[in-house]
Amino acid sequence: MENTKGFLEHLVERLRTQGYRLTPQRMAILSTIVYSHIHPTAEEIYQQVAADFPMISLATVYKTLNVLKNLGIVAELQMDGSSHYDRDLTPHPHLVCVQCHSIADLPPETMSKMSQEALSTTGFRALWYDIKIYGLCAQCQAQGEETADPLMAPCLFQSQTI
Amino acid sequence: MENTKGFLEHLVERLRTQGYRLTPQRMAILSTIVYSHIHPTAEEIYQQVAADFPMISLATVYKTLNVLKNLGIVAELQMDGSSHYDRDLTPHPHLVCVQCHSIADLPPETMSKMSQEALSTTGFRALWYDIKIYGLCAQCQAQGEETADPLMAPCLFQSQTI
DNA sequence: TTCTCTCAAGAAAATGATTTTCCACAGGAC
DNA sequence: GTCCTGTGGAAAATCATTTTCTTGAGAGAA
Repeated sequence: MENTKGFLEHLVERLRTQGYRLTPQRMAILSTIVYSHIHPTAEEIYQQVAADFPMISLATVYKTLNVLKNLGIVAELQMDGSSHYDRDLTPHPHLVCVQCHSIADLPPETMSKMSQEALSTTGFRALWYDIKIYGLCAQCQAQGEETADPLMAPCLFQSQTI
Repeated sequence: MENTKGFLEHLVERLRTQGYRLTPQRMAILSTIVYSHIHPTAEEIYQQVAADFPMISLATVYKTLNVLKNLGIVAELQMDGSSHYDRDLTPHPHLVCVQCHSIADLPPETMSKMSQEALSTTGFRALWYDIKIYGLCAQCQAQGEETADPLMAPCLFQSQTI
């Protein structure tokens, strides 16, 4: 990541200029997201922040995440039933490993060609997108595929390699 | 749609050969999905089926949808918090209108070029995908955009045209 | 036909992620 | 210091979905 420190300070400044108070809890939540590379869930953020603030409530995490989301400071990424949070607001595709559940990013340019070509005939005006590509990451392929997550079995059932 | 009648019979046959009983409720749920063009939710399917079976329970709808999903007869499509059901199992992108909430399909070919190019360098082995493009459908653009759904505002806030 | 045996439907309770409510408190404005 | 609004935390509420439990219906065996 680029200069994460400066980036964090910039986000903090945005919070303040929008009239929000800068509490220790909010700082902790924001920096957890900014320094994380795993697109954490609310629960994961809560666990991490609770290491420093044992009294923090999950409700506070959710409230703060909604503030950050509505200010356009973090992006929400919905994955089968629960939300993950992404510090990167630029729309970009995600690669989701069905075995280790890792979520990787793909560069945003990947999408632009397709969207222009594909949408030109539909009359649809695209504003943003949500792309998830499910499969096996390089590591999990290397380890062999015999142990695919049974939770993902229903999804795999209906899939063919694309 | 092609010959929907024959298609429905084919699905019914698959249910039977897998050892599932063919109850009136299941027939009604399956045909609701097959004849629908709106990618209905469980609740919408329930409402529709309840017109013929006033005693049906929402739990029955959910149980049946899980059976159909696990047999690979219908596909589940997750949209901000709730599931929609699609009779078309071939992975294909969806166009979601942020104003009228309609969900349209894009042909599957749209994706293939991109996936090959984009993934070739990552080592990721794609199995299937989930693509949603959010924006305004042709009708809503024609009606003017002043009345964008306030519920979608948080999303719009962080978007730029892609 | 009658007796099982299993599957399915329906009602109600349970679940899990998220949101709301309510109250006490803390920081800034006056 | 006093007021005022924003905030954190606990607990209750919500919403979609799943599970549990009980009853009944259908298929097959005797």
